[in-house]
Amino acid sequence: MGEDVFKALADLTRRRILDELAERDGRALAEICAWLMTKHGLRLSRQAISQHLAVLREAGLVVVRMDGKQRVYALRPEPLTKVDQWLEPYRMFWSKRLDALEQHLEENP
Amino acid sequence: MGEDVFKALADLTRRRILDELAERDGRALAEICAWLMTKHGLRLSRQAISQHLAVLREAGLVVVRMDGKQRVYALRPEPLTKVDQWLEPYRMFWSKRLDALEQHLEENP
DNA sequence: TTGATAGGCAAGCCGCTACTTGCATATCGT
DNA sequence: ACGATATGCAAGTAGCGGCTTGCCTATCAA
Repeated sequence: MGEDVFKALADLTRRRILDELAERDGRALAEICAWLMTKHGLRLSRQAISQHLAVLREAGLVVVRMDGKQRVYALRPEPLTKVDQWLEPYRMFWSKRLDALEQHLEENP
Repeated sequence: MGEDVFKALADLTRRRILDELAERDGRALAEICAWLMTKHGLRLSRQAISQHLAVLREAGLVVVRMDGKQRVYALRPEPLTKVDQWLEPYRMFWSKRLDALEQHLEENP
C-alpha cells in the first residue's frame, strides 16, 4: 500500500481499468477482462489483468470485496488527488496562454 | 516526440526536474544537476539527468535552446493537459463532498 | 462428494529503463 | 591555438515490469 500513484498510472491498461471502474463500479475480474477484450481488443490473460489490479491495489486506487466466489473490485479515487495536487502549480501555465489568447482576440476582433 | 506523458511522469526525478523548471524556467543542465543534489541529496551523474531530460523532451514537456556552450531547458506544460483531462472524470468523486458542503451552506445560510 | 467456476500464488522469460563509464563535440577564455 | 567548460552520444549492466504458464485454493451447484 502507498506505492507510487504515478507509476500505477503509467500503464495504459491500468488507466483503462480505472476508467472502466469509474463508469461501472464494483466489477469482478472476469467482467473487467471481458470488457477490456471487447472494447479495446486486448488479448491478455486473466492473470495479467489480475496483476494489474494488484498494482492498483498497492497504490490504494482499488479495494477488493469478497462476494461468494467472486472478488469485486471497487474504485478508490482518493490517491488521485496527489496527482491533482502535483498538477496544480502547472495549471497556471496553460491558463496563462489561454488568457493571452483571449486578450489577443479581444484586442484584434 | 509525442511519447507517453504518463510514463514520463512516472519517475520521481523527472517530476522534480519539472518542478524545478516550473519555479525557475530556462536552466542549464549543470544548474539542474546542482539543484537536485543540494535540495534532494541525489547522487546522480550528469548523464543520468541528461537522459531524464531527453525523456521529457520526447514527451514534449521540455524544449532546449542553445545558448553558447550551454543548453537551456525550458518547461512546456501543454502535454500535462492530457493528464488533467484524464483526471477530469475522477474529480467529481472527491468534489462530491465539497459540493454537498456547499449545498448545505446555501440551504442553511 | 464431485465437478465446474473464480481467482490467487509462484516461477520464468524477455524487453525496457535507469544508471554508469568512456569518448566525441562544440564553445568560451586566454 | 589550447585548455577548460558544457554537453551529447554510445555501449554496457543490473534490475524491474509486464506477460505467460502451471499449480493451488475456495466457493457454488448438482
